[in-house]
Amino acid sequence: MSLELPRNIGRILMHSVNDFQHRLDSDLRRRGVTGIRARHRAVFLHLGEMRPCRSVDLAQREGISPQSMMKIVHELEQLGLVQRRPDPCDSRAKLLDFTGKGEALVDELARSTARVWAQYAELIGERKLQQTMRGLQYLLEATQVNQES
Amino acid sequence: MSLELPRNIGRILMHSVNDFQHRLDSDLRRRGVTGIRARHRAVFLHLGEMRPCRSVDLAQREGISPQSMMKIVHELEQLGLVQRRPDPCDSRAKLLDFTGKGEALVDELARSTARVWAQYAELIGERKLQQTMRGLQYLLEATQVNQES
DNA sequence: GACTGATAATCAGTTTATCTTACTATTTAG
DNA sequence: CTAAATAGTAAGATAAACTGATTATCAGTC
Repeated sequence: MSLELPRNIGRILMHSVNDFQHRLDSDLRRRGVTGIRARHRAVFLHLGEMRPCRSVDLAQREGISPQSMMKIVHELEQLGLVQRRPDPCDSRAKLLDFTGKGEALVDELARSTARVWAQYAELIGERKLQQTMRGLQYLLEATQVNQES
Repeated sequence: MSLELPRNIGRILMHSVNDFQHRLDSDLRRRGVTGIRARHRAVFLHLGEMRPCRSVDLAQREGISPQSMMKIVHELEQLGLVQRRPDPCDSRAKLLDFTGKGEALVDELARSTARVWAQYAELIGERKLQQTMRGLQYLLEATQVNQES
């Protein structure tokens, strides 16, 4: 059992994220939230922590190219979820922030995520779920520290 | 700290799988293994457990459409890693299996995965890594049992 | 034994997500 | 003040998935 774990780490990780996204999608669809995709959600979470910020900053945090991020941001703007205004400190830049509608969606996403968490907790127990996710978070922090150097 | 965990589960999962794939890619590239992408690797792992089997079976296991799987299998065939032969029991079907070159790559992938595992073990310790991955595996098994019903 | 519905492979077209390259405006450093 | 770096943007390429339609075959029913 323990010997097989290293061999399957890739599949375990990939299927975990797939299952989570599928559950979150289902929950949001049931609540009538449409037109928003997995990539938008990730950007939303980050913008919530960094706002107001520039497109490039978000791209760097997400680990994708500025051009890809711009496309996502543009879509979010067209959906009326995100606003852009000129940065007073740098006339090249534009600062991103939520609109009122965007903030409402952030709350909606948080509630959906909490419900998926609850589904998982029911399957394996709150304690085990927390332990597992904390382990992943710890691993992730460790990799990021090493990458920055 | 514990209150933030449910809110970030999506990001934690997504960045974990990204980091893993990136490390595996780097390791394989260093070993001179090219032309093979993340999706091929997942198919390889499954085929190793199910061979010989049909394209549809793989698609179902991976949770993707038969058409998508067919495309991947076709690529693997052109790379000389996978063979197809008619199924004697069903003339609609074709059975998939590794070629000798394919089997060699399976071993190469296993060694690369083991090295990434070792990197992670160095970052957070073998014990914690095992505990975390076992937790994810347990969660995944629980979700699959519930989906089959 | 012919008819009907399901299944396997395949073809064609589309969407999504990412990248690279290139260009303009602006800021910053020497 | 010029040169390099940076922010946003545009255009086009590639990869990975999807939906829908087509053909061949199978399996069950009348």
